[in-house]
Amino acid sequence: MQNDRTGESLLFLTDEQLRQGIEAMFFAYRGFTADPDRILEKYNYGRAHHRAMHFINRVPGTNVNNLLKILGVTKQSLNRVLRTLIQDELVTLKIGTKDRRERQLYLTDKGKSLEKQLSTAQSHRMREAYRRVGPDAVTGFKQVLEAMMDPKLQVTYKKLRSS
Amino acid sequence: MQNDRTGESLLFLTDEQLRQGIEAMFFAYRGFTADPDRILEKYNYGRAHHRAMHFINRVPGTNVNNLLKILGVTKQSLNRVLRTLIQDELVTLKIGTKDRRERQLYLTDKGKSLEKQLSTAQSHRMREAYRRVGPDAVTGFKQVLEAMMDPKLQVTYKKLRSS
DNA sequence: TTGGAATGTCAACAAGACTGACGTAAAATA
DNA sequence: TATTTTACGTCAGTCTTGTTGACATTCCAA
Repeated sequence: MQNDRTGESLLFLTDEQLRQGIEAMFFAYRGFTADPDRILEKYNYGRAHHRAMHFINRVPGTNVNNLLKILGVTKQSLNRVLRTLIQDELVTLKIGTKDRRERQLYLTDKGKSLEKQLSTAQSHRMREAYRRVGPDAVTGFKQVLEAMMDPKLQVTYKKLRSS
Repeated sequence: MQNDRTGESLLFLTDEQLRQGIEAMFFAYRGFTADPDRILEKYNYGRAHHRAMHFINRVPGTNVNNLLKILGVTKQSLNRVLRTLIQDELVTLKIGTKDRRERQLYLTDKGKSLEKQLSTAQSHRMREAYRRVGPDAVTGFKQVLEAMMDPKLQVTYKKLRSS
């Protein structure tokens, strides 16, 4: 309601600005997932499979517990996805060397190939967006996203960056 | 692989930069929905209810078809959500005056109250993120998100901005 | 007056999340 | 060494939210 123009620092924090940000996130996330979704459909996989493959590719040899923390789902939910990925030979397990209870997860060549296909499609849209808006906007984009994460996930995100 | 440093404009478009953006979107979206989700749970509603209420509040009197275009779901899916919202007296229908087949959707006072609660929670996190990173980053954030949308949704998004 | 558009509704189904319970193997610890 | 804890898998059941397909109603417009 009130448009408080007492200071520059408050000027952009109107309800309208916040609402726009909310709607931008909603519409952009649809675009963000649209391209991989189309590919996944052809193979009868879903977003859950994509996410698992993405992070197994990102952290090869990760154990199940670590992947669960990253994905934020239950082990039953992840297990269903992993089972099909292992059956279809996109993912392989290796018994942990130090701790033999652990399963280390890896993408097979077949898995790497599909993951590449998916990430290429997803990156393509992001690359185009980045190119159109320029480097400074991209910096801002990442800063806001990082600030919006739950603290624990922010730590996870940063760990992935530096690995 | 190749780190092409021939021009400033290409410097930031590495695979690593793109991957970071993808992961940032993934983790940030979790934060984005976390707070409203907690509130919705108490009322036994889901994200679908939130989205419907958000846009009915945003475009009071919208008809179902328009809402379907914004939300990008089937009428059957939306109908299920609308039915419960109407039963629970959070949303009311009004027969269209010009075209009596159309149902115009409005939030009741009760609906407005819950919507306010949800948007306050969601805005709070966004406000904090905005505050931490500053206005320039916010501008970049919105620019990238807008550039990532499907063209049709970009139009929808812009229409909402100017309404 | 008839075709098509807008809407609602029923049924069936699937993905993907959840909880709870239970089992097994291995590691850690008392 | 015996017990407890951890890591993982699995079975069963439930919920939300999405899907298709079929069909009825209402009613605008040609």
